[in-house]
Parts: sequence; structure tokens; C-alpha cells
Amino acid sequence: MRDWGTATIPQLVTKQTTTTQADNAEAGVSYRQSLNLPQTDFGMRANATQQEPELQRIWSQEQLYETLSRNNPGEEFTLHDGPPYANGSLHMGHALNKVLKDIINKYQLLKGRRARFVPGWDCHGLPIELKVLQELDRRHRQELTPIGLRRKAADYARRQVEIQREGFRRWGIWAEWDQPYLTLQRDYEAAQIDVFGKMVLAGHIYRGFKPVHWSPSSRTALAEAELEYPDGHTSPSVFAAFPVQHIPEALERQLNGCSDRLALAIWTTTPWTLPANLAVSVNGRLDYAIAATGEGRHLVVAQALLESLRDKLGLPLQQRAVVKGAELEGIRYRHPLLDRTSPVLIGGDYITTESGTGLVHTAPGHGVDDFNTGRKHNLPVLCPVDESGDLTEEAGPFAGLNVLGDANLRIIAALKEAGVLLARETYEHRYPYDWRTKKPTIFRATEQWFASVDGFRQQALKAIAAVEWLPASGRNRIEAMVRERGDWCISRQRIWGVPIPVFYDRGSGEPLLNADTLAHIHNLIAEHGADVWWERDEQELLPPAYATEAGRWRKGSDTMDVWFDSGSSWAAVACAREGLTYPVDLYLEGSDQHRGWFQSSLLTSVAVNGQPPYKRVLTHGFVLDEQGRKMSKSLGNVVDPAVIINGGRNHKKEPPYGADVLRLWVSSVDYSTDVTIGSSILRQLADVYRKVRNTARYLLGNLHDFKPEEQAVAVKDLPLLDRWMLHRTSEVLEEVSAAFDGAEFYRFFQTLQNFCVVDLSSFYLDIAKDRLYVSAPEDDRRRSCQTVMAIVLETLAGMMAPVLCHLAEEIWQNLPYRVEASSVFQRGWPEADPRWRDDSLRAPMAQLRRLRAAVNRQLEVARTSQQLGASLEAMVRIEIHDAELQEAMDLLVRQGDPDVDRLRDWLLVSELRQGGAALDRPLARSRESGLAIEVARANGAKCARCWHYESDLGSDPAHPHLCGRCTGVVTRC
RNA sequence: GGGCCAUUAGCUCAGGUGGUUAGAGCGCACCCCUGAUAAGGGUGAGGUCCCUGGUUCAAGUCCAGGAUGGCCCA
Repeated sequence: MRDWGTATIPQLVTKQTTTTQADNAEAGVSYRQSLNLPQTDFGMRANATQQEPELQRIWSQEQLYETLSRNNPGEEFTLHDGPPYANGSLHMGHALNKVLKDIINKYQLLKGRRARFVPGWDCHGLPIELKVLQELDRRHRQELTPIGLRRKAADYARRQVEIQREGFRRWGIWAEWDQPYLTLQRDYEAAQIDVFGKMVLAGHIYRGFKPVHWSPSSRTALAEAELEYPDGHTSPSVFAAFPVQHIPEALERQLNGCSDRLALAIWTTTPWTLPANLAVSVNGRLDYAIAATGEGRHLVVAQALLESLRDKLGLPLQQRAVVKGAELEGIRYRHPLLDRTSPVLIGGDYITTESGTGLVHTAPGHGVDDFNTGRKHNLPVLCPVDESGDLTEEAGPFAGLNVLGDANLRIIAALKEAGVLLARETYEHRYPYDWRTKKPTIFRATEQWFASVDGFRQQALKAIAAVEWLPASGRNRIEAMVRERGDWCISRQRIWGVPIPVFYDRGSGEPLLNADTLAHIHNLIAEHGADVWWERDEQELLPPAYATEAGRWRKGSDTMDVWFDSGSSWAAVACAREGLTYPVDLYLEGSDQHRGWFQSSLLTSVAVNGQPPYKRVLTHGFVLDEQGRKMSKSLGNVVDPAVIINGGRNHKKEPPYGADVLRLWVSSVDYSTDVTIGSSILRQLADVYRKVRNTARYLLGNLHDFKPEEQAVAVKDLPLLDRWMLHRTSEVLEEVSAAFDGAEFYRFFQTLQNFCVVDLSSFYLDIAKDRLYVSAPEDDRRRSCQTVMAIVLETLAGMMAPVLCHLAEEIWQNLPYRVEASSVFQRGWPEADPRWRDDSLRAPMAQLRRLRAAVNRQLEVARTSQQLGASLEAMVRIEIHDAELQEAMDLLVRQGDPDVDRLRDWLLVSELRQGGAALDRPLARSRESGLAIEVARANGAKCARCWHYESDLGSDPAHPHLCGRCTGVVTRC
């Protein structure tokens, strides 16, 4: 304890002997040294740039995460990390995702569960492959072998992982950072081959010739997820007339002689597909008109479109006959550019009258609907386009033209020359582009490997129903997709990936894929990694049974869709790693992953094990700027998490907020929908952080001389105010626990802020000052307050720890008394002592705080008229005509501690009267429902020590400026 | 073009089953304090509950249509 009693007082005494009371007040004689003011090394400002990494170092040294995640008494908890792509710098989307996961994991760890978190990275795929190629000059690129490319890609991916990992760690994320999972690890690749193999053996994998999204610029098939649809794409659409050569007799009879020079009007936005045309399809249920063009020709068009086509084609189009689409079947027409004839077929309901002519040019090699219609009618799949997008010899005179280059114009010119071009117009529509090269894609039939979703669709739908989706709309989303999706094209014509482990007969092309070959390749990859597929020849890759006929087989060159990589993580990680569970407790990703990882993981897991890989799926929205717009470099509205933490170039404009403010932002938003961030939102969060920090600092500072084991006051002996504070703390803890249990972190944020501002700072702590500063150190009214403050502080630190992990730990390390737990995380989730709870205090306290607010309003009236400064300068008289309020007053008198529970002190005024005579010359007065208030200047003089206005100053000649209470304190000590 | 989602104060969020003058904290303005001080306290001003129609005695809340923004798809 400080020895102010002997050190300071004599000095004051000497002064007082030579001065009068008034002189002293004016001279500002200070009893400051005789007060118990807060003391702490805990800074008002975070200095996060230094502090946070320091705390992280300590956690790491102490192996805190490792210890808790392995030794906690509770059950295992597995949040399985969705692997971010190992390329590019971290952005706010990463921050939202990883911090949310970390909040959940830390909460579970605090609750005593063994929450291991294995972070992952998605390492294969085109973007990295392209990145590696871009870094090479042309000569090196040409000399690069597949295995050389793979090694460079692996190096690149590992470097990216390293960089991203350091970013995640700086955010305070706890994870198995030394044992992450990478989709390029050999045990991962082997597990993936195993998943694939099991699907093969279950009959879910097949080889097919199908139109797929093909990117000529990447020379590969693309998955849906690899496509984007930029605005503003235009196509050179054409209307063309295909001359009819043969009309079935039944139809001929209906045409009333207008079969003369009959032609089928078609519309296409891809003229380059016309050389692949093998049919014209109609909707059997639609009505079609035969219309005269006024130049001797008759056109078949959908009747509903007659009107609009008159305009578009600039032809009179007089309707001569109407027939059902079904009756057009059997017509044969001459290909307008090539020497062959083709049929009119009944297509499906995809043929509508919303655009075009109602007759659809059908090229089975270049469209999914076309392909299906063709297959129904046994058409061949003609695909006269090579992998670069050049037309082949099969396209006759158009061979060599590029379908995204000059092919369209040349074919349109040829149509015109042949006299079959009816009209052309530039047509703007959404069109799929390669997400990587930003170039248009085409539909092109190629040989691919597929997973047949039909084989396990019903099981997948059942699995979806068994999972808990949050928000619930996520279920609709994935359910619709799984119900309607086609087969999954899993092959890619790229180098950087896991091989599809198949051999082809060099003569017949028949694939070789069986339990024997799969097991053999699996073992090779488990031992050497997937590179082995490129490093060794067939002789070395085939199992012993086939070694003698190695010359007959050629190894395939396709790799797997990266969605198959990450979609196998449940097998490679959750099933394989010690301490993890399968199905896992939780997947948590952005809502775009309904199409992506949620689905690919579900499909593989259901196909192999008949069950979903997860019990719950939580989704979050996207991060937008403060106006709710997508972030983009061109708009200049990108918020960089690294800048939030370390500050930008100009620290005035972009201050270094630290990871806790970033984390606090994550906690503050309702992430179930899209969330926003920007400089003013960050400023606000920094304010909230400061408020929480300063509240904690004040609590710490006032506990500097408190030893709970010896000096704590028993709950039952606490004053009313303190009992209420504990009650309120337990309420808050209950709310916050519920918020974390329900993953509604914004409720935590709101509650935390309100607790610090309303309950603590402006109420309890404001009232506490007199108790803490003015009382003698050992006084009950001070020790009881410290007892409560210590409880509140420890509870506060614990409940903020999942979010404000650095601040919570810093508080813990600065506790001025000994505690058993060396870390706030070791201490665990705070639990309210049942004795804190006292619901009977709720209503009366609400009444008294209502009274306090009403008095404050009147004090403010006096203040703004310059007649009052500090509220201690005031005396207040109240009249109560309200039963509930009076009841609360009675409680105070009956049960209140005479040294603490004085309404005068709660109002921070020097004197309070209830009833009696009206005050002389009040500075302010009010009369509202059941309550009258008068404010006047307090009687007496201001005590130099406690600043109350009292009438008993100078009872001790040694302390002429002190009130009786302070004189007592000063003399006692 | 289709599916899903969002829209309440400058910001972040509350507003069971429709029911008085729509709430909180922050920010802002003004005032006080100078013993939490790059802190602390007080008071106050802020709302077309996205828009339009409908149901109803009564709509932020229910229904329909639309706008804006976002995600996914074609």
C-alpha cells in the first residue's frame, strides 16, 4: 500500500497553518495524493502493431492452442476448413471466412471442447498453371516438360501457401499451422485417388462424348465454376432460310398448295455452328405458320412470332396455313452451305417463342439441348472444331477458320451468297467466358470422364435433408442444384492436377480401369506423389499382372477437375487426421459454395459412403463496400485486411487498427447476408474497441491493491448496487453465451457495447469513483466494489476472448492479482455463480435508473444556463407519487447498505431530499408522471478532498477544508 | 431470362402470433468535468421502416407487383 498518510499530509499541514480556508480553495490545495486513484501499466491505446504479434508469440511458445485442442476435457469439435486457392493476396472475403471460423473454434475451446482446426489450401488447377507459364520466357516455356511444369507449379503453390499462412496467423487465427492440408500432398492425392477408385468400382464413373464448355484460349474443358458471364457480350446473330427438299404427304395436303419454295426459318447467335448442323428442331406443341414472303418463297415460323418477324426480316409474311409443330416432323431440308440433307425433329420444351423463330438450328456437337435431341433421334455427334477453335476438314470449305475469329463473318457471307440470309443483327446477351483468360468459350463435344450423378442423386437429396443448413434457405439452393444438375464432367486437359489413373488400348482406345490398376496407382501415389504418373512410363505404372503387355497400353493425360480435389477433403483430412471426426460438425463458407465445395464434397461423400460429409453447413455472404457495391480495383473501393491491421500509406487516413478491430468488425455484422465495410465503419469499430479497452483499463487500474483471496466480500454481504451489478453481469453472460451458441455474433457485439457503455461506464463505474477514491483503502464500501469489479473484469475478458482475443489476453496478463490460469483461454468460458442472479432487483433498479435519467435532465437544464457545473454542486429534491418508484425507494432504505446504497451518491449530487418544503430559488424543476424534481445549488462548502458540498467542513483544525468523512479517513490512515 | 437472399436513423443492429407518439449503442451537435485525461459524464437533434398497390377498423409486420444491390445459374 502507498504510504501517503505520512508522506503527504505534513506538507499540507504546514501550508494550512499559514493560510485561510478560502485562500486554500483558491490556491487549489490538492488532496489528490490522499486518494486511491487507479494505477495500471495497461495502456489506453492498443499499440496493436507491436502488442498483437507479441501476444501471438507467447501463445505459440506456450503451445496454448495445441494443448487446449488436445487435452480439453470435452468432446471433439471439427470445423473442417474449406481450402482457399493458393494464389493471390488475402482479401476481405478470406478475413470474414477465417475469422468467423476462428471465433467459433475459440468459443468451443473455451467451452472445453477439443476443437482441432486443420487449415487447407487448394493447390492444383489452371490459374497456378498459367501463372507459372507466364513467369517463363518463351524459350523456357517451349522447353518445359510436363513434369517440369508440375514441379514449378508445386513450388509456386507452396510459396503462396507460405504467404497466406503468415497473413492468417497475423489475424490471430488458431490452427494446425505446421500441419496444414494441401491438395498437392501425396497422402492427400492418394486419398483422392481412393475416392475416385471407389466411385469407379461403384459404377459412377464413365467415359462419354459430350458437348462441354470448352475454352479455346485455354484449350481445355471448363467446369461451370470456371465460367463467368461478363456484361456487354454481343453475337452476330442471323436469320437464315433452310430450303425444304422433301415434305411428307400428310403435311403436303395441309399446305393448300403453298409448299412452293418452302423454307425453314432459323435463328442462331453462333453462325460458326452451322457447318455442324444436323437437324432443325421444333416444339411439337407450338403452332407454326406457313407465310408468304412476297417474293415467291414460303417460310415456316412459329405463329406467335409472325408479327415481330415481319419487322425483323422486313418481309410481309402473309400467313397461308397453320400446322402443329408435331406435323412438321419428317420434313427434310438441304443444308444451305454443304451438300447434305437433314431432318426436322421434335425437340423439347426448351424451344419457345421468346426469341428466334421457334425453329432451332440443331448441332449436337455444340449444344446440350442439341445433343440430347440428337441422341433421342440417333443423330451422330458432329464436331468439326478442333481444340483451338479452328474448323476442321469436316467443315468443308470453312476448314481452318477460327470460330471465335473470322468464321462467323465468312459463314454469314456464304449464307448471303447462297441467297438464304434473311437478316442479321448484333445481339447482346450473357455468354460464358473463361474465368481465367477472360475469353469467350464454346460448346464443343469431346471425350471426357464423367461422374454419373443419376447413380446417387436420390441418396444425395436424402443426405441434404439430413443436414442442418444455416441460414435455412441454403438448403433450397443446393437441393435445386443437385436435383437438376447434369452429370459431373471431372476430366481436364491440363497438366497441373491429380491424374485420372486410366490406360487406353493403343489400338482400340478401350480404357483400362479396374480394382487392380486403381490399387496399384494408389500405392504408387501414396509413396511418391502424383508426379509419378508423369515420371514413369506404362511399364512402371501398370500393376504386375499387366506388366508383360505394357506396350499395348497408353497412360491417359487428363487431370481431375479441381472441385474433385477439394471435394475429397473429407476423405483426405477429416477421415485421415487424428482428432477429427467424420461427418464433421461444421462446414462454413461463402454462399457461392453451394455450387462449389458444399456440393462437390456432398457428391463424393454420398457416392462413396452414402452419407453427407457434414452435420451442419453455415454460410456467409459477400463483403461489399460501404455503399453495398462489389469491391473492384476499377471502382477503387477495395478494403485490404492488411491495411486495416497495419495501416495504409497515410496513417491519418488509414490508421493501423490491428487484428482485434478486424475481428470486431466480423463479429459486428449479420453475416448471413452480404456485409459492408469501409473507412467510416472501421472508425466506428475502433471507437467501440477503445470503449471496451478503456472500461477494462479502468477496472484494472482500480484493482491495483486488491487481493481477492483475502479481501473479497461475500456475495451475500454485498451492497444492493453491487448485487445488482453481479445480477446484470450474469444476464449479460447469458445473452452472450446464447449469441455464441447460435453463431449470432452481432448480438455479442451489441451486448458487449451496451454493457460497457450503459451499465459499466456511465452508471456503475461513475458511481464507484467516490467509493474507490475517497474511502480508506480497506473500507468495506471500497473492497466490496473491488470484489465486483474483479468479477466483472474476469467475466468481461472471458466473454470477449473468442472475438477480441488479443485484448482479452492482454487484460488477463495485466490482472494485478495472482490467478491460477496463465491465459484467459486456459481459464475457460466464464460461468455465472448462481448466487449472482437476483431477478427481484430488476424492476426496482429500472425504476431508480429512470429516476436518475429524469434528474439528469434537470441538472442539464441548470448546466446549459451556466448555473451549474459538476453535478456535485447540486442538491435535488424529489416528490414521488408513483407506487413502483416508491417501492424501489423503500427497498433502498430497507435493504440498502448505508455507506453505498444512498441515492444521493447514485445521482452524483451532494444532497437529496424527498418531500418536505420546496427549494428556494430552484435552478430547474420538472413535474412529470408521478415525479416532481427540483434542482438547486448545494448548501455548505466544497470539501477539498471528496468534492462533495458539505456543511461539516473543518471539524479538525488540521484539515480545515475537509468534510467530516474525509477528515476521518485522513486521520485514520 | 430463372432461382435464392437483402433493404428500419449517418453506421451497426432490435422490433414473438398485425394494435398508441418505431427502439438501442455508436457517430454527430451542444454542455459539463479535469481525480479513467489522445479519457470520463450529461442532454439533444436524427426515420417516406426501399417504392406502388391490395387485405384489414388497424400494416415496419400479411399478400401481389416493382426498384436497387448481392450470390448462383441459363
